[in-house]
Amino acid sequence: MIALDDTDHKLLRALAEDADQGSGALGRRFGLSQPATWRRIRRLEESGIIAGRRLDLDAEALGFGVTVFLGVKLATKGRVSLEDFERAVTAIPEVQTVEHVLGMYDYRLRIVARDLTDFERVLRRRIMTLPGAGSVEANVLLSEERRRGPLG
Amino acid sequence: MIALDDTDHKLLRALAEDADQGSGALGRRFGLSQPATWRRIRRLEESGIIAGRRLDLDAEALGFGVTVFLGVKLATKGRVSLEDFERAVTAIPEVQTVEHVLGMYDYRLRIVARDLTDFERVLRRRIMTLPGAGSVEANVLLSEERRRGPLG
DNA sequence: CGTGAAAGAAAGCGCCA
DNA sequence: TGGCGCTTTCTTTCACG
Repeated sequence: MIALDDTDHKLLRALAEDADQGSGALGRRFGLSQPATWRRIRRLEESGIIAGRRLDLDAEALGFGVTVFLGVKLATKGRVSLEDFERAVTAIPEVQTVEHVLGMYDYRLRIVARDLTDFERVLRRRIMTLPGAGSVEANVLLSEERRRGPLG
Repeated sequence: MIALDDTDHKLLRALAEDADQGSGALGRRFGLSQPATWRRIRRLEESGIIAGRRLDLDAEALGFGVTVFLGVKLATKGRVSLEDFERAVTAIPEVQTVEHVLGMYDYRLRIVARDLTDFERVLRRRIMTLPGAGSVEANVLLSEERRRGPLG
């Protein structure tokens, strides 16, 4: 693990909100020159702390008005069934994230659909037919706020 | 809503995996010139489909080895209590995302902590004391795979 | 949509306080 | 570490076919 000082945390927090900022403009806000800022960011990337940059897509603008979280409990657990389930669930295009968790459920899925009718189709034809899928519990997303982690 | 052709979807999928690619290198992969690619991306940004770019941070590399999902059921529901809860929960630094959902829970929280001991501290001193928080259910993250949505 | 070209910003170097 | 200056490369943004 690498040692981060206060300035690194400030840069991380600023970049977490908007990764489009250039190192020049970014550094100016904290009294750093462009090369110095760039060196710090590069160090954060090389150390793996910054794993990459991802698009922030607006699902609604793409026509996917419904986001549902599914908690899935497997009927039969074992290494083989875990791998089978993961392989099958990853192949469903509507599934955005697959989280293997410990607790009341075995997996938590984030799923997008055009509307609730479309979601029912996904649920009945894709999810319920998954190998090993037992009970399923759904939560429909109303609103979401993403925040920076405790990176300071 | 804007009309997207096949090429737009290809660009979105490629950018969703790695938003660091420049329009030059990106366009070459699909037989587009650099200005043409740049024009398309700009159109996607202006239409709001691309809402921005975010850092992909490695929580483990930052010393946060534990990620927990909490399903929270409010004891008293009402517009006032919802706003009180949201304001209070947003102020907790360990809380990364706050999702207002419909279903078995009222809110789903994504929380990071240094280890399970640290998580217990957050749970007891931060979460359980939230205004209106009723029952709470936790799932510890084992592994996670993020995928591109059904953007094609 | 493409090419070509020009302006600007960023990446990536060395050197010094 | 940080800052400065430099060169190379990429992106941005024209005009035009």
